[in-house]
Amino acid sequence: MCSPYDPAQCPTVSEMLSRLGDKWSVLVIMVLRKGPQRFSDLKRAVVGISQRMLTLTLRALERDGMVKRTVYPTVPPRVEYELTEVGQSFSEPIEAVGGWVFNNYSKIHDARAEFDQRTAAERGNDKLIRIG
Amino acid sequence: MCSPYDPAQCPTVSEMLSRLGDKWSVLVIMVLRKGPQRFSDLKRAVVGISQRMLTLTLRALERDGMVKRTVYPTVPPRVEYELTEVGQSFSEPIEAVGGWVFNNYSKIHDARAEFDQRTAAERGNDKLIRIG
DNA sequence: CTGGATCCGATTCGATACTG
DNA sequence: CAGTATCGAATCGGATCCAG
Repeated sequence: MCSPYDPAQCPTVSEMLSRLGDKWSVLVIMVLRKGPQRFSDLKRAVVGISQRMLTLTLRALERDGMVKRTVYPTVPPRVEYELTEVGQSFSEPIEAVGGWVFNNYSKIHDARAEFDQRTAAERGNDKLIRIG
Repeated sequence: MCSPYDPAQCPTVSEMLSRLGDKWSVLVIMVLRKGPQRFSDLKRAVVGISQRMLTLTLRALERDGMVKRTVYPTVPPRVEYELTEVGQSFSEPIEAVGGWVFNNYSKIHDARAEFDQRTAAERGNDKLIRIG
């Protein structure tokens, strides 16, 4: 445990934060908030994820104790994933982040457009200077 | 704007969430919550970040309108980074995530240890079966 | 249906050297 | 001090094929 509270100074915390930012974990967790889901359901719900990445993401979340994997020995096999208690708990702050982005991404979009415009103009000036 | 609220279905929201998980953004934001910081301060505060990654991360955050960059034309140069209003706002849910991890990472650590133990045992059994 | 295994290009990232 | 430029190693990640 690092003390005082300073995530950027605490290797373990920073490592975990970075792992959670592996592009898919957050999305998978948010989908699992709706309830237990089968593998193929998740694949459909998380747009753009490949089978490989879904498998790897679920394994990592399972390893971290966020997700419980249940295999029903039927044929064809049926596997369900659900958030554990810890995963539920963690999903709440995650949901808050997702909600913020959802409510504010037009601001981000605008900021990007302006930034790109500005930097493009600067590059343009550079070019004029270089050529002239 | 995607509707209903379903980040995993909304390309823009999911893209932003994934970008925020680029390993360093969250940590930089949390450090900047303490107030304006110079480049070298940030480099020192975010343990393990390389100069290159700090530069890239700050550029991305600036582009997203999360961070304001101020250059003081002194010599040697002095550049300060601070959260914008939007960045401040965003940093609040981020802080919640960081706080959760900080308070719960022993659980994650334990879950990992158990998972690794279990899978190691399974691999061991597999090996026994294969050899025998 | 639920993955594991492999190939292989794309991307990331750290290290290093250099600049105003 | 605060970057930029470049390069090679490592990792990521999609596509594909195969199996229980």
